[in-house]
Amino acid sequence: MSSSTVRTRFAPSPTGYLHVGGARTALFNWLYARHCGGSFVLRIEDTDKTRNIDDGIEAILKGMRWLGMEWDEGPEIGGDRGPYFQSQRQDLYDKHLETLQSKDLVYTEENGAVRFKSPGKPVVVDDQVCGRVEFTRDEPDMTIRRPDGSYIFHFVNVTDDLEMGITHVIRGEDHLSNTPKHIELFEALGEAPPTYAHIPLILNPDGSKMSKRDLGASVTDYADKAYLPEAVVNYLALLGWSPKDDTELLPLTEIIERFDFPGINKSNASFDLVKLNWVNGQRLMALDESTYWKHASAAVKAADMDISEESLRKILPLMQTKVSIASELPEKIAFLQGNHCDLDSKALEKLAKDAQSTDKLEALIKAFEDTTSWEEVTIDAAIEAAAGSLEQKKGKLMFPTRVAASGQAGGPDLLTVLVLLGKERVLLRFRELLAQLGS
RNA sequence: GACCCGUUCGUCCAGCGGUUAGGACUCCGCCCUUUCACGGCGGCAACACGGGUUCGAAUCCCGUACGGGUCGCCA
Repeated sequence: MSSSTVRTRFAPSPTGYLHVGGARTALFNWLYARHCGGSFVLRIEDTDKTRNIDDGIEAILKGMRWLGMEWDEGPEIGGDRGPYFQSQRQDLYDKHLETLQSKDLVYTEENGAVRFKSPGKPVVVDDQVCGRVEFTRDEPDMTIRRPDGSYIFHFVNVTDDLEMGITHVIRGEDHLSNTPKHIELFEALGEAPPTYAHIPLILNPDGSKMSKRDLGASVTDYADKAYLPEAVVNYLALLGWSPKDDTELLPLTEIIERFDFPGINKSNASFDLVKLNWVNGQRLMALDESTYWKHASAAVKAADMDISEESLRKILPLMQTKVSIASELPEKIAFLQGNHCDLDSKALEKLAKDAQSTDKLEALIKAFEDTTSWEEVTIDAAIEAAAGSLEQKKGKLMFPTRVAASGQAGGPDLLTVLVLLGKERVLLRFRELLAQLGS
């Protein structure tokens, strides 16, 4: 069994932050390894020193860990097929180059660059996603080593996959056309190539290829914006893979259990932030009380707000079904701070359209002034009384009350809000709104 | 330009010869709710085009168009 154990890898180059395309590729490799009970290897392809950035490696490791994709072998973990940085594997590359030299399969140019002699025969790629694809080989011989002695991607990639015992190469479809080269190299080295699976690419909403600089491209951004990693993973898994029934919200264990090549489709997909937000909202709602509190309070603390712990304990739980990302929280509960609150322009507009708005606000003010205590029941009774004095249904007063108290058209339970605000602040805000409507 | 891959609602997926072409997001309506959400119900909306094959094609074949990719001493 050990000889057939699945080994997959993710091999990013540290040229920027981990982006969603790379994360999705990593995820598919990780999922497949976990699905099969195999190993997932992380290898850093840092052969091009000019393109590496200082904290590129750190950003990748951090992003991977945030998403929950722990690697079995690789940086900071080790393993017996290391080192896991290409910059430290020069000896291995030299060794394999010697193999090719001994077989007379390479030649050196005047400037010292080394090229591989392509057999020139058609190569068939039997891809797990794309099916059988045949390529004729009439391209120029590929360079595998630069004049300065450093090696080129195709060669190191193949050498490493071979040395690391990678059994399944799952990568972006942009590599499909490179695969014949890789297969030629494997064969030249006397080894059988791994199984390939080329997965569709992730595109921008406008159909262009998503790259590092595009909106929503950096995994770090999602971490910073307090997305739930499991939601991002869930969404990413669904981009190009389907469990085939109509399930969309899947726990990670189920994704692992059901993930397999037949479920991967062939066409590119555009990244839809709105749907990611929905997935996040669904998972946020599904969180148990204490886990939700952890995320919600962290998001609020990060915003450095002037709201008491006691108030947060009351208001935050009410917000669980009202935001899709925890980072939306600070803005939504900002009205609890200070005496005044900003008025949402649309809410104000809607209020201004109702000719009775001022009457309603005046009646409410009077009813609130008459209250002897400020609790949910008494406030509720006051609103009821105001409604009665206007011969209106209580429901008709809720919107004006909400806008006056919070400045917003929607939000958490109104009575809770009014209690938290306190009678003084509520009356102050009602009078302010009344004055504004009058002008 | 050559070669390769792809093409089902605006978007993500289902469909793998016979379906009123299904689900999800978004948007709109209704219900629930004292309000706001959640939830429920309903609606709008798609098989790129042209030829075949077949009794029958979204499904198979061939072309065209469009999109993407590769052809680096980038990875």
